[in-house]
Parts: sequence; structure tokens; C-alpha cells
Amino acid sequence: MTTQVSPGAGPAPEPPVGEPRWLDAEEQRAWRAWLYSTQLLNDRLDRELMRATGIPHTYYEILVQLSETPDRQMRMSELADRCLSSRSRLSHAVSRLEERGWVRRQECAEDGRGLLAVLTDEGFAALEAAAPIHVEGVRTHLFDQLTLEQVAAMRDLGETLLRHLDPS
Amino acid sequence: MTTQVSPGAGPAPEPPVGEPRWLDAEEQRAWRAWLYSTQLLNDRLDRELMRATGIPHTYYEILVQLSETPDRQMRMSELADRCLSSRSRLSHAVSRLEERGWVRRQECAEDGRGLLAVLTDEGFAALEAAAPIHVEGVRTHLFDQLTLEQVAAMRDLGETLLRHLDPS
DNA sequence: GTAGCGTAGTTGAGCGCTTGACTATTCCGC
DNA sequence: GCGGAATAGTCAAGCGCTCAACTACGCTAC
Repeated sequence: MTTQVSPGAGPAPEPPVGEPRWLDAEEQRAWRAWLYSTQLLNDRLDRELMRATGIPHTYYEILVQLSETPDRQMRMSELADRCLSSRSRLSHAVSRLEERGWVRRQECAEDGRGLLAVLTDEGFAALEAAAPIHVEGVRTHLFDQLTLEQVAAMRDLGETLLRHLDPS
Repeated sequence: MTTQVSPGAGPAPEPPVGEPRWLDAEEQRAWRAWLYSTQLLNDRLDRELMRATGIPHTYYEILVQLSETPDRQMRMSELADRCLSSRSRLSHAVSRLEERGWVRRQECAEDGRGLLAVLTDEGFAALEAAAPIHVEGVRTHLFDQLTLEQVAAMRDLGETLLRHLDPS
């Protein structure tokens, strides 16, 4: 089951120290459901966005982050952090977006090492075109499927995990 | 906010038909928490598995699926379906696993078009070595962070979404 | 039997991502 | 000031994935 090779099932009989803490049957079900649903949802949204607009979700995220700053620009490193991206990945991605004319790099006055990524008008227009596609996907495949209680639970789960995974 | 360009916030005032159904503030929070937490969790587990064992999670999943069949073999197509993988991707992946001697392809008696992917003893051993690493990651970064109620909610959410995304 | 269509699986080009090494600049202690 | 460490960002090689085209076999009808 995705995480098991040996035992499996049963109500977790407190393994000795050093022994793997295998998942019991309930945990297996929960883990598998989470793993598969997140994977299918991400694949689906990414594919729909890609088909409709030609940009992958990671690039979309860059445009979103830039669009939300007051002057539509941000230091490369901060942009990378906000996009949960490595610096290398962001650097490559910004190069691609620059080729399309959606972002441009600009030297940073306060720090000679630094660069600003600036969202161009064309980039903003591209984002405005892509956003309705994306939000419709999120509605259809996520929120339309859930009750208000489930949405609340989703937020609670996500925020709980974020406190552990990204304590920033 | 990841899915927004224009409006934002407020209790969703029933948009006219054709208008994007933007997310309200609560939905934004829920969506962002879900998106970021799933991404961070997957990245983390994949990276830890990769560092410790040299195999990416998608390859691990192939080995798991094969190990769970009675005779450790499966038709390529069915394996692809179970791994939520395209046939092309599975074909490439099996080729890599074959180079390591963990899987081999075998002709299928009943169907001249078909092939069986067979888990070798070396492959099973590799899986046995990787599984404790992986399950420990799932424990540490997921189950150890959650209450029993949250685990139940996670399963409920996942299964609800699966019914929509993968009605198989 | 053979034409035509559907299914099983593979392949290669192109892209995004990771890793690790690299340059350039700033910060800090003495 | 000056030397060394830390920070900002880039780049190239290698890998996994996608897409679309392709081969090969089976299935059905006539």
C-alpha cells in the first residue's frame, strides 16, 4: 500500500524502538486517498491551465505573486521563497518568462548583487487571461465537490501541516 | 492570491453567468493552505526518499504496486493505471528500473501485444530497504502532526475528491 | 481471408527541474 | 580599510515527464 512492504493492517501494536512505525489500515486508507487526490487534482489543474494558456502552474504562480505587490516587482530571492521555488528554478523560469516579454529583470539600486523581477503590462494581460481559466478549474474540481465543513477541514489540515513544513 | 487577479474578499455576491466565480477570502485561505501544504509535503517526502535511496517517489510507487500482486507481476497498462501514470511515462520508468535490474519485462502468453512487468528479487530488496525511510517520512511530516479527527477529515476529503477526479 | 479499427506498448524531441559549481557583491570583525 | 564569510543570482549537465508519432497485434465484419 504505497508505504508498506511487510505487516499491514491491525491497530498499530507499538513497535519496538528502531522498528519502522508502519501504517495501520485506517492510516493507509487516509494516506492513499490524500496522495492520489492531491496528485490527480494538481495534474488536472496544471494540464487544463497548460492547454488553455500555454503556461504551467509554476509560471502562473510567479505572475500571481508579482501582480500582488504594489509596484508589480520583487527581488528574485523573495519571489523564489513565495513561490516555494529554489533560486535556480526561479532563475530559469524568469528567463523563460522574459523571452515571452511577460517579465523583465531590473538592477536593484540598494543591493548591487540583487535583481528585481518586474511584471510587464503584457505579463499582466496574460495573467488576466489565465486567471478565469484557473479559478474555474479550482471551483469545478475542488470547491464544487466539498461541503462548507469539508472546506473548513481542508483549511485546518493545510494550515496545521504548514506550521510543521514551513515554519516561517 | 494564487487564483485571483481582480476582486478578492467579501462573501461571494453571486456573479452573473459567464463571469469568473472568484474565490472569497475564506476560500482563498483554504486553497492556499491546501496547495502549499501538499506541495511542501510531496517535495519533502520525495527529496528524502531520493537522498536516502536514489529513487524518486514515482519509481517507488511502481515497485510497491508490483510487490502487492500475488506473483509480483502486472500488465504494463494496469500498472500505469494504478500508478496514476501515462503509458509513456511508465514505459520510460520501467526501462530505467530494468537498467538497475529491479524489474524485467516479460512477454505475455495470453496477449501477443502485451508485456508483463516483473519485480525481481533485487527490486524487492531495494523496496524493502526504501520502505522504512518512506514510512518514517509519512509519519513524521504527516501523521505525527495530526489528531485522529484530522486524519479522519483527511481521508474524507481525499475520498470525496477521488470520486470526482477518478471515478473508476 | 482480409480490411479496418481499436488496443498495447515504445520512442524521440523538447521542456522543466535538480544539483553543484561558479561569479559577483555585501557584510562583519579586527 | 582589508580579508574572509555569507548572500544574490546564474549556468550546465543530467534526469523525469509530456506529447505526438509510430509499430505491432487482436478483434470484428463481410
